[in-house]
Amino acid sequence: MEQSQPKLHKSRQKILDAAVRLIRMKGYAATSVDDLCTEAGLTKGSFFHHFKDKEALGVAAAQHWTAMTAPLFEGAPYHGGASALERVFAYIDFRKSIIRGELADFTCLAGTMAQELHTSHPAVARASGDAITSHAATLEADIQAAMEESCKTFGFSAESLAIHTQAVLQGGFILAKSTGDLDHARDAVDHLRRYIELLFQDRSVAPAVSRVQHDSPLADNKNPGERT
Amino acid sequence: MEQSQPKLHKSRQKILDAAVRLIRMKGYAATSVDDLCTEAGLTKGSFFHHFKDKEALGVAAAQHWTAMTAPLFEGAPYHGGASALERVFAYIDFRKSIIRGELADFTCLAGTMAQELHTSHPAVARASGDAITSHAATLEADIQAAMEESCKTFGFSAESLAIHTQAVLQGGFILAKSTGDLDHARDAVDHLRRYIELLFQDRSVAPAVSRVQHDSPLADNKNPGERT
DNA sequence: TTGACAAAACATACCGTTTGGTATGGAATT
DNA sequence: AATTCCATACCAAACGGTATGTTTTGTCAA
Repeated sequence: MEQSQPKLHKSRQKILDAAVRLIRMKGYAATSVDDLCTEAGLTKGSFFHHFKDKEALGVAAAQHWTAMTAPLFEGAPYHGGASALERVFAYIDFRKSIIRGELADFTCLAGTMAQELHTSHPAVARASGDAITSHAATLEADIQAAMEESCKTFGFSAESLAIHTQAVLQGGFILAKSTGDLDHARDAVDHLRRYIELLFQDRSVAPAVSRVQHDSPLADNKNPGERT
Repeated sequence: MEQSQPKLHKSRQKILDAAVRLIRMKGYAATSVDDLCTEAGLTKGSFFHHFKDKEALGVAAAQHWTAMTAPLFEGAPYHGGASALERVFAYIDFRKSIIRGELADFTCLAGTMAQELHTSHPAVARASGDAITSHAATLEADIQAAMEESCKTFGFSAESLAIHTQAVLQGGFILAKSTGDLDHARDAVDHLRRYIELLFQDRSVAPAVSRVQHDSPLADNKNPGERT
């Protein structure tokens, strides 16, 4: 019942993939079990064989979400930064670079489900929260290291800033969804980047002169070739 | 076009109030028309007398949301700031101060509906986007004034920063909903405040090179380089 | 042969919507 | 002023569709 991952049968996997796609696009309630089965090329009999009910699918989808995004970010080409701070910026630039195309292709399943289901299906919301938190945790080490490297004192923890990056992304997604303008999400990421630049800027030494240039991968914004 | 606002019948108002309360709490799909009628003390007949269908209620609820939040913020005690920047900070502090109690009491109806309905009910999402945008616009004047008072150059517009405040708030709400921890929303506001503090006290954002003499507006798109 | 899985039809409940009807109040008519 | 008329506001009940979840039967592989 709880140990869902030991065997990842193909059908179950297909249902989960369908769930990620459709729920990201239409939301949880608007995605019917029939929709999922059609998308997965299966029938309801098999759906309810693999999942006790729709809520269980929601929980499993949140877990599947972390399972499928973790490799995406681990394999992303932003871990090559020399300093920890550069890796943090590379993460942010990467997050910005993938904001394009369809909303469902870059928005966050966990944020979507948490918002919609936090009252009606707390279990799904909790699983979604875990997904967000665990993803933020992958950033925390670099942020922590960057804070130590900078020899400054900060009024917040590395965890807090890591989580904040996710908050800004989630907020950007909502703006993009509500206006249809992807630039709103990109702007949010830009502000986030600027915030972190300012946080780590050494005010005693010459400000902004040398470092703005060397660590600005944004220069490639003209042709976003950062992601395959 | 819309004869909705001239007469605000008591029943219609009660349905809208019920909608704001219930949708903020449970989401749009999880709030049935029956729920709304029970909450408002009416029957479905009367509901569909006032609203063509449930989607029309969603649109009206978004508009009602702006109508009921505008006075809240206009009447809030944060407009007394001497400088424009102080008024911006007062707004942020106010936003943080109301994060308490039940989630449904401080989260944003517009963000909730936009996220859930951007695909299935675009009209509702658009109305929600308008609500967010128009609220952000009430900040824009103060931000604009603060930017001018500061005699600095910024790599973004006042509008962009105003909208960003809403993005951070929306993101904070999602984190609070997904974890159940209101402090996550408060932390997001803290980071936002710190960002604005840094923006207005550090002289680092502008490239500081030689774009001082010819202040052609075209030049300002050079340094941030965002906005693909 | 057994047991995991798939397909299809089925059962039930609920949801949005419609229909038909009632009460009220003001305008129009007398 | 009294009566008729009608639009508005509201209510009660039922309808049609659809969603979730079940059951039944079939299949394939170990």
